Amino acid sequence: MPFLHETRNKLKQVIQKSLIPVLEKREIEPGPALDKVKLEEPKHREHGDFACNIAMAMARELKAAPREIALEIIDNLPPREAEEAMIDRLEVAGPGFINIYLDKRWLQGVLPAIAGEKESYGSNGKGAGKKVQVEFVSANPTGPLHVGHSRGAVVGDVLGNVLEFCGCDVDKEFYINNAGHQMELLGRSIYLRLLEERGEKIDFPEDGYQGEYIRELARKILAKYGDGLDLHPPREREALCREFGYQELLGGIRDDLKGLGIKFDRWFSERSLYENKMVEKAISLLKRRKFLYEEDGATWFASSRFGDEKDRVVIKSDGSYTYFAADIAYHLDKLKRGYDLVIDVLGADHHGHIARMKAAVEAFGYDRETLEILIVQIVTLWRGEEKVPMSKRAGEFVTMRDVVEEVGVDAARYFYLMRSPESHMDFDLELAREQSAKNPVYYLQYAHARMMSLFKKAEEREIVVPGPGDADLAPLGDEEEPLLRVLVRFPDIVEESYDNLSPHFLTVYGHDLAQAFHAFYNKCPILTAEPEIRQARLALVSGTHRVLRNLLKILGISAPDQM
RNA sequence: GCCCUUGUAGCUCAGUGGAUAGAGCACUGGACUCCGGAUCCAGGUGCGCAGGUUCGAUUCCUGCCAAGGGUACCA
Repeated sequence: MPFLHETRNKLKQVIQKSLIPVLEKREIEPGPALDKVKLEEPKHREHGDFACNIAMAMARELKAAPREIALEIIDNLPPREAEEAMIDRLEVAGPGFINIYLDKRWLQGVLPAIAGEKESYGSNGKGAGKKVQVEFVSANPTGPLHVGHSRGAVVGDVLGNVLEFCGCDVDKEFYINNAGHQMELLGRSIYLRLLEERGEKIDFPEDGYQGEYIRELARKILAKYGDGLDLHPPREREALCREFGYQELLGGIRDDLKGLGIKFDRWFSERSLYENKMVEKAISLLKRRKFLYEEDGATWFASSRFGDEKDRVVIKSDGSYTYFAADIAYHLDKLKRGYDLVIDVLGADHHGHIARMKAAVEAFGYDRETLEILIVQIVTLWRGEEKVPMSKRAGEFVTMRDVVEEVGVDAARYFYLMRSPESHMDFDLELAREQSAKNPVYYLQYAHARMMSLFKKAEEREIVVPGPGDADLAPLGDEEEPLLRVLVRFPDIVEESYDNLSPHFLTVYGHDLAQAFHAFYNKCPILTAEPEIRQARLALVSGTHRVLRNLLKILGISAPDQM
């Protein structure tokens, strides 16, 4: 278990032990009170390395002033344990906090800890033995991915990385919506544009796909088949256009995602659900379990029995399945594959799916908590002061590829990861382009390049660069302290991301880490310092380097040697 | 109407019960004969409104106001 946990546990025990006599004196059962002992890290450095609020939490029950209780606790401190936990001193402060100050050797201990854990420093055992599936993007293959897909894509990808880093066995999966009405519409749209290209007058449907890419696909088909298309019966021509367009667009989607640094373990086809009768089977399973009924010629799933606000149609009155029916089958398949946790990353426009999908999970007899649906809020696109309209149907949209080309993969990923998933986010294209040199991601990467440059210079001067645990750290003083404190926090940040399924804690932390390093770098000469202090500082840089690399790897952002 | 999410500095956003609420951008002034100036240091007005729970609320609960999204036998 990481350094920080160990320290916290030790301190907790010390406080608990000191609390017992206070409770006994007043004849209070210690059990529940001891459980309330928690240690936090104060925001302000002057408030110690750790702080405990137990005196305030117990004030009412003990019928005493918090500060008095705190003083009593401090008086009871067992000397040997305190020594062992490296406690330097304790103070009662503010309304009744017990502030704990540790010996500086404790803080320096983070470097050997990093040396010991290496590329797994920051990880925790929480995911060990857990199988997790993360489904994200899952766009219709009816057009290129637009900028709105990017956010969910990056969040889903990094979420998977975080889970993996913490020991989970993760499958990243893309669900291809390649069946149904939207695909028919795609085929028809392409075919009509094709006719138009050949000079025919057409009546383009209002709900058809409008983008220029549809015409391009039509031209490609013409180039490939020419008049040979007419050898097919009219009905088949649309299908042919549909399949051609589908393959092309799906290929483009794969490429675009690759361009954003995203690789899926599995591409799951909606059609396969029909081909393998999985939709039929899933629906009949619901039927056997008596969760279906017929009304108005349609078949309904009684999802309201599991908390959904209304029941949902699974088979339309024309006999065809709804999209929801296929999605039910897909999720049943996921459940059967034995995942401990199934995560869907969806856009805010799909939030209505949460209740109905969880209802399905429960109807199949699984714990509804097995499915976690993460809603990523909408991105509003701007060009300076002007809002960019986003309509896939109208064909007016900025693609994911455009964004990556304009700002670069690293910046694009970092940008999407900076905000919490539930925040409504503004994305200003002009700003993203203009600021590419000052984009916050460069701040982190520059820190990395600087470290690499230091190591290189050291080599040139025949200075041995110690690993984080390979130097005498005693020379480190107040100037190095803030950086050490940031290194200590990393495992907590990872855990926070893991627990909340929110990658953004990591980018916020990354900024803090880079900031602490840059400040240290400006304040402390390293290679030009006296050998003893030089080696200690190099060990600190080694440790910082390790943490930064671990972080960037999770984020899927490159760590350049030079910029 | 109902449901979900969000209202924090001029702007974009962190802060999921603690002490003095933070960062970036923008603005102003400083810092290297030296390891990379894509850096560092300094400068500040703010938790939408009203109640409630709590020793203690920006954080949890309720109501109101505002913004975005959803509310199909579309996907």
